Amino acid sequence: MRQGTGRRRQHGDNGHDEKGEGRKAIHDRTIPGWSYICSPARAENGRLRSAALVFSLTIRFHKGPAVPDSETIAMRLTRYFLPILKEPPREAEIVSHRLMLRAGMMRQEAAGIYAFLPLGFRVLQKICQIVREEQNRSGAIELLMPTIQSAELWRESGRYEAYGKEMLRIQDRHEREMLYGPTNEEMITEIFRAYVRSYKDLPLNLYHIQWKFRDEVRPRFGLMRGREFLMKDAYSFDLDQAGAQHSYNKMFVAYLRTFQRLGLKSIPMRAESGPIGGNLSHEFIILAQTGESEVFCHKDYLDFAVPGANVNFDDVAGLQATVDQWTSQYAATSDMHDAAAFAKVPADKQVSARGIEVGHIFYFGTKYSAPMKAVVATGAGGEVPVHMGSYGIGPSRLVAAIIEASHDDAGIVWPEAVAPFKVALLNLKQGDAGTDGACAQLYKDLTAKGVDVLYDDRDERAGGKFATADLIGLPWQVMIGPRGLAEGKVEVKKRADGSREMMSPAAALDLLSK
RNA sequence: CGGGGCGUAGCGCAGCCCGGUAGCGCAUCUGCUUUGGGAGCAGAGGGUCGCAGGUUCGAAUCCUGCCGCCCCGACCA
Repeated sequence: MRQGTGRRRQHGDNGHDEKGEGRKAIHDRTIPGWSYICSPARAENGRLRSAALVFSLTIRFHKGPAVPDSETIAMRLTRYFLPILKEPPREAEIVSHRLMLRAGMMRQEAAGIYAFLPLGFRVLQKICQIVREEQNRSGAIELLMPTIQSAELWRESGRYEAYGKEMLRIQDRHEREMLYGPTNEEMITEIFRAYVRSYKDLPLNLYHIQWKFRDEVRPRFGLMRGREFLMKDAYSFDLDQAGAQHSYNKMFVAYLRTFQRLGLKSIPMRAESGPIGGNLSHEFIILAQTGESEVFCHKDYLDFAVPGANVNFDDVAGLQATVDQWTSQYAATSDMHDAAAFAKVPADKQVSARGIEVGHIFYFGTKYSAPMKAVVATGAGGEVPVHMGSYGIGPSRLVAAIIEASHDDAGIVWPEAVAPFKVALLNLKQGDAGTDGACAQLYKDLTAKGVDVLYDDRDERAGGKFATADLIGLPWQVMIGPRGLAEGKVEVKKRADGSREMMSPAAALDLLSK
């Protein structure tokens, strides 16, 4: 995994070798949360006995700001690990759960606990990367906190007793009370107070992408409502409420951008206000026919503009204007629904649909900073507890949510931004010199252009390859068979609308490498 | 946590009521024929029937206990 050039040569076909400079990218490759890779250094000193490291994990940090996803992955299906199922296991009820199992994306290991198989993992990585880029763009700073926390920390905020059975409580060998973190407000507050003393260090927004555990009474719907789930949680620190409002607005805008980039239409909906009151709490809902809850909103939300990549996050008035627009009309989930208020929306503007919560942001003032004494010196002398907010996005849930929002009878229809591969290359007559040669050439050419391509080189009939390609939902399918090749053409199909076109391999290469 | 249901081959299921040492489809392996929307024929491998007790000459089947999983509800990212 490190520098073994000999080893890399063996894997010559996965495309890493095609590009010399790809090596560094792989090395620094961001892996959401962490990677289970035991580094030589770790193995040698071997004395790390921290309870959090019982699995000999090495945590590799991702360096610096957004890493463009430039790593090209090409793969031959015969060498990949893609356990497709014709029939989904009986327990899978909702469409995303069924499709994820059928497409070999994940496997259930216990109730509400899943392993991500390679295809699913790639989607999760892509989602995390987009989330990360937009967090960074807004000025938030990534760190990584542990999954295991001490009960002591939670006693300070009073939540150890208050949290209830959803919190997984565990004991280490010294019978110290620990817990598997369901969230990290206490820990981030502890980190903040340890180092930050002055208003001059504010504002500050720290986030991480880490696994959480909530011992739901009844986990269900596959990844949508698992017990273990990956979460991006950001925490903002400001001197006062006005500052906190701006921090909130930054995240609000970052969320609009994040979900748009993921290929989703998201609508911020008023959520239950925090202990401070006001209206600084929103759930971000994406619309999906099979969504978990009923939502009601004004039709204009579907056409509001999402700020571009050049949005100025330091423009206080500008961000406020954006947030004002995006909160100007009626939008509520069923539990916050006010039928009378909704009735005032013009009939032709009323949208009632189903949705899935994929993000939640809120301001909670000094709820943790006051009891935990996270205070800073003000410019006027004296100290005040900082005003905080927290902002969550569930990348693992998003994998399922995107499928709920984007699928058809044949399978998944991935938005291009999160697709595990961009192109499925189907050799319709494996073993035929003509198709084999044409496929090999296009495979090589696409890889050289940096296009993620999954080459179905199995000795399967064409029908089986079509079905598999539709199921796993890659945005583009290139079908190469003797029929088209007789005229020097290949067929390119767009998964999203099923449209297909015969074209020369050169034209296909051009189209797909744009 | 209340209510319901299910654990038999990798997946989907039958067999259980009425006890006699396990079967079907798909998948997998071999061979031949096929080859543009999940092919056909022939053959093969694979299961301590969730676990533990009990009843019986004999238990997948009957009884008891436990474990796991799913669905509805309450709850939540």
